[in-house]
Amino acid sequence: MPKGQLKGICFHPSKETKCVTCSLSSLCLPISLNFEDIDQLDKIIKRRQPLKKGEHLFHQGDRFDCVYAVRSGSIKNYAMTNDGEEQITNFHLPSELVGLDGIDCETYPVSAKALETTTVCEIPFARLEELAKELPELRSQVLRIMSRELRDDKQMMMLLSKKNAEQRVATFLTNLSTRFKRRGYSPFTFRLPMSRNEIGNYLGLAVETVSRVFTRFQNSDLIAVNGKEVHILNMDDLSTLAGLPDQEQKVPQEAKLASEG
Amino acid sequence: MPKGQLKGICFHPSKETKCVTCSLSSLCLPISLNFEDIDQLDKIIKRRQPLKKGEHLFHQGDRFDCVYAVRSGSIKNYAMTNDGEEQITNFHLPSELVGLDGIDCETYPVSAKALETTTVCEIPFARLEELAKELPELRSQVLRIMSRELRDDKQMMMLLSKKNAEQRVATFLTNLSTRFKRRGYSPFTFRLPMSRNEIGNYLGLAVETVSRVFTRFQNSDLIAVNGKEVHILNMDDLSTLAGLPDQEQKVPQEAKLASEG
DNA sequence: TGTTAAACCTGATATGCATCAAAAAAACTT
DNA sequence: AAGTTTTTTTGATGCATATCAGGTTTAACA
Repeated sequence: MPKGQLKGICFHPSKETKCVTCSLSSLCLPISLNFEDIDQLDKIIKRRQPLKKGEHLFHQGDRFDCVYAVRSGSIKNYAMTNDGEEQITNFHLPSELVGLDGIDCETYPVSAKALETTTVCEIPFARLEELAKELPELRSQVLRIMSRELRDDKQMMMLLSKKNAEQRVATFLTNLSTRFKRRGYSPFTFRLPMSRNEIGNYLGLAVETVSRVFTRFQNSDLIAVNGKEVHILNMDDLSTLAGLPDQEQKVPQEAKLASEG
Repeated sequence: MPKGQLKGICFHPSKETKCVTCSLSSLCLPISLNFEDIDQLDKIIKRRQPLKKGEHLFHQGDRFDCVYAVRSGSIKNYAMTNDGEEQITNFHLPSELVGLDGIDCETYPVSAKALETTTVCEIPFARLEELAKELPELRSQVLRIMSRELRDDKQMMMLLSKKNAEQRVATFLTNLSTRFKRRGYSPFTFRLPMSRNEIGNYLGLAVETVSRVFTRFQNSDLIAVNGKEVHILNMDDLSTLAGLPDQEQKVPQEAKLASEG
């Protein structure tokens, strides 16, 4: 058993977590790797001290050298527009990779900031590429993850160019719900890690509009909101509003693995 | 010389083009590959019959098996929204790769259609992955291309969520201009391969709005338009309107190669 | 624990762009 | 070349959402 290979670092509980024992491994980079391969991946990963709310993982313009997997908490990506305004480009939940859009850059094209207390796994990109030489499965997993992000981005573009305020917020909520569910949390009851302001910024809406839509959804018994606590009361109608067909398609790599295994 | 290896297919002139002799190779997949490696890549690539305007390269839902490099002409990617409306997610010019967002799917998530007579290089993805085992440079080039597309998508998201109609059209025009320039065409005079309708669809605007902005730009001597022919008369002001800093950053892989070579 | 700041909500007003309508121009068709 | 369709342009109107302004609640922090 791989855990037997650990030597004398058990007095640092936060440091001893390994990919093999991580509950997120089936969603994260190690998908479809065997035990030995995961172990190799493990060796290049550093577990960093938790980030406190508001702390940066990296700043736009910092030298690119690592990608990060969120272990707990959440991260927002944002850039500064020419007129000094913040523009949020992504929210990242546990198991998701941060920093992939900097791969062909000298520097990170966006900043990454913790929305709450957050722990991440740091993956030096040069070493990941090294390791990918040996591990074809790791290689395709990186491609798959990036491809998925490309598809998510196109979905976001559709949201921004075709959907109205209610559809945007509904899409946002059902999307979060799906992601929480896949991570083992309730899809019906969760806490928003971001402010209304950040939701609006991300969805291309004014804060006031987000707030109003929340109220309207609450009045029509789609959801119950208390601050950042959200209960989804009528998932069907919310999904319909969001435009389900675009929303959450089958997760291909998981489906594939299941049918092939 | 690689060309000597050809056997009896010289009576199909369009088939004999190879990556080594292709003028686009410095922008396309072969970047940073040496001659022998390019030759290997070449062997897995099929040159297809030209597509006529309106013909499909693939349809949303078709089995994913190839990515394509545009050789001449142009391609649009589009998906159908839940209410049956078309949503254009991308335009592709020569040297650009089409289909990367299907890598982790069984099927293509969007359709690809020729905007004009268009030739493409067909790259079976399974064979590309095979070859990538041997060629680290090819591997990182695929990653770089995908990473760049991720960044472009984030830019598009910013455009859609923060820019007004004039800024969107200005961004669109300067972006096209830059891409034409890099391909050896004039950055100031070019022919739009897409209709006003398609521009509007892509930019999240009504056709009428696109038309009006074109007229306004013409009245303020930023551009001169005649149907699909565009002349950029005042690139500085147009770029300023577009929000230059976001617009076109340095091209990292080219800069890197130059400084390392 | 009290004080201050930040986040959130609600209403009133303004506006940029969509929509509707229709003419003009361009692009196909035969 | 004449007729037909499609694309583009222009004008008039309406609406969804931004913006402005105020009050309220929640969180931060000393």
